[in-house]
Amino acid sequence: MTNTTLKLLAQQLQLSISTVSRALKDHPDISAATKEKVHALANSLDYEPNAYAIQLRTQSSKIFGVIVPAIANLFYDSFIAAIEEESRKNGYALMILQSSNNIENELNNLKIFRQNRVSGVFACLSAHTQNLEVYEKMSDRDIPVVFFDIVPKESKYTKVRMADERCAIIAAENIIQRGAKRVLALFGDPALSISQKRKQAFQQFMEKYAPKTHCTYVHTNSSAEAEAAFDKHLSKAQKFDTVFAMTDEILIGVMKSIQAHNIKVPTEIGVISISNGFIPSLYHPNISYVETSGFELGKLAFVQMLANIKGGKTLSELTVDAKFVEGGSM
Amino acid sequence: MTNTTLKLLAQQLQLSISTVSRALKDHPDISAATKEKVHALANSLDYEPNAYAIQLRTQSSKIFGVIVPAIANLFYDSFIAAIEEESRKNGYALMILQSSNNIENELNNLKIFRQNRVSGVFACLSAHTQNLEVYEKMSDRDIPVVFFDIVPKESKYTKVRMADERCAIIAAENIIQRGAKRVLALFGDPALSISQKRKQAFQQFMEKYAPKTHCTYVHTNSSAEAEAAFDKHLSKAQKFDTVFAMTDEILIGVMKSIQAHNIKVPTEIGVISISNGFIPSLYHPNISYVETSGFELGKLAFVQMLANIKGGKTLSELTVDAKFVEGGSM
DNA sequence: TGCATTTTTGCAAACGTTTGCGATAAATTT
DNA sequence: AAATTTATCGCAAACGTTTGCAAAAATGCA
Repeated sequence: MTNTTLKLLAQQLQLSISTVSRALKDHPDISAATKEKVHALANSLDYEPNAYAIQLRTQSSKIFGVIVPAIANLFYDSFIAAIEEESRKNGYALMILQSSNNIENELNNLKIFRQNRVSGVFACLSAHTQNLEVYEKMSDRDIPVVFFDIVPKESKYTKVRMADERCAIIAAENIIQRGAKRVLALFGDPALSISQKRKQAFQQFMEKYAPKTHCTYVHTNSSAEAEAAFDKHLSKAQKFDTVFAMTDEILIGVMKSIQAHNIKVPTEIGVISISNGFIPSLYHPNISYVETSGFELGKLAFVQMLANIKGGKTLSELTVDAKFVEGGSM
Repeated sequence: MTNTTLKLLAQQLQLSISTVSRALKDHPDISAATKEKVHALANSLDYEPNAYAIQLRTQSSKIFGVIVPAIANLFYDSFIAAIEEESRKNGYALMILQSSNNIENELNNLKIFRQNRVSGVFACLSAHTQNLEVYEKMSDRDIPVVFFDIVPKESKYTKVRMADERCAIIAAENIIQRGAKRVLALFGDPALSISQKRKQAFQQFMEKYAPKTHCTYVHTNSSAEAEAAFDKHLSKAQKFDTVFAMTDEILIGVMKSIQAHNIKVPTEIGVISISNGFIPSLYHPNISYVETSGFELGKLAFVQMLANIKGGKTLSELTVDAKFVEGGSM
């Protein structure tokens, strides 16, 4: 079955294509009577404008590109959910591609975005991306890029991210308030700036406001590593009374060990993490955490994107604030 | 900066647009020398074909649409990850929209897909969609639809789903093998066919092969409900020795109660669920589960889609088989 | 050298829109 | 009644490709 086009409508109505086109979008030049007729036929024939023809003509696509390391991820999927929601409200659709933390994929994805002339892209750098040339290329094409979560350092880019330092500090505050004497603080891949920032902020804060508290810092790259690290420290003579997990992944490892050894939370050990809240809610008692909402970040990113499109360039780094969510683990 | 087009290349090379076009795609009509020159200039000028012009001309878009109830979901995100991966390999990109289980959204999303002339759509029905007219409209437009997970009943549609009955039966088998005497079986929303199928298959199997085993069947609509239901049954005189959770959501509720009451798994109670494996791996011991992989389902769906596009119509219902994954909870 | 082939290239239409501008008809003014 | 304005509408070009067909150039062969 052939799609109905403006031409078809025009023929059937004995009108010109331009008149039909204008009638359909309520152009003042067209009489009410004609509009009526056009709309009627368009409806009955199920006319639907060809987005490609429109984009070709207008040079604007109403599609945003999104690059994430992985869709199957508790943080990114809520981020995506947020911008999807906002996009739909604003008449945009989303094209989502995952980099799998692979630079080659990242390049390919950007290429697809360029070829589809997306109106903008939301990008989360893959873990070890150093060369930002490709993103420059987007700018050359006047395609705005809003970086999120894992963002470049240069200030010339538009970026939104979690308030990483704040998160770590809020966690530290609560740890101090608990009166912790010995804490085990677990962080992620030391190569990632997010790990560095959180660790540094945490450590500085602790040293300044609770110099007597004994802190041990460990970097781990996976749940399993975190579990092993926690296990190892468990067997030592000096027990920890508090554990801090920088990410969900780490928390998961820690909790497995805690369950395995049937350690009581919060009496035998206090637990606090940084999370969007889903994982902490799986345990009993719920784990107390500092909230970093992918959803909120998505909303913010979208605002930035729109500003970028409407008002030309808005270079800035926005962060979404964090708040402490009380579980029962402290 | 203006995008480089075929026309631009043609002008600079003193060639016709058609020659440039053909040269770029290695058409045998073009001499090697010309191809060389064209490619060289195209590279240096960073030529990238305009996908919209191509689609307009060729009437094929290289984009698939995907509708899921929610992206932020452990099952769907792995499904999406799978088709994204396959799509990229095959030169397709994905346009992902979420219905939020809202029929109006579902309609709007399909409209966007039609307007963008997607090459096909992967659709998961929103929970209470009854009217499939919209999907008929896609077929009228020769846009193949592959339904997944929550699929229509009619046999005329192409669909892939989990082997729901098999899943339930495998779970039942293992419960019997464990020598369970009293089991609490928790299922989801009774209005969903997936709940019905699993419950029915489970019940039939139990009654046939373990008539003496006492089974209690409960339907719950959320984690919290599942937790409450489990709590309630805990307080009764007759204790259960095995609990079966139909979904991750339910398992989460059950496990919270189990942790809260410090019940030992598997000695005091056996736990088994249907899942893609992520949630079961969060606990110690790992929960034994029947695997329903969104990833596998995605792969299968993609194969179906490709067959549909290439070879015309392939009406059929394919299911991805389930297998038991041993944790330590039985 | 002349003719038939083969190789290489260009012309032009088409895909479905949008939009500036001009044309026509109707309404208003003088 | 003529002149001017206003309300409607159509023409045609443009967006960047692809592709059937014709044209031109190069080659082969007798």
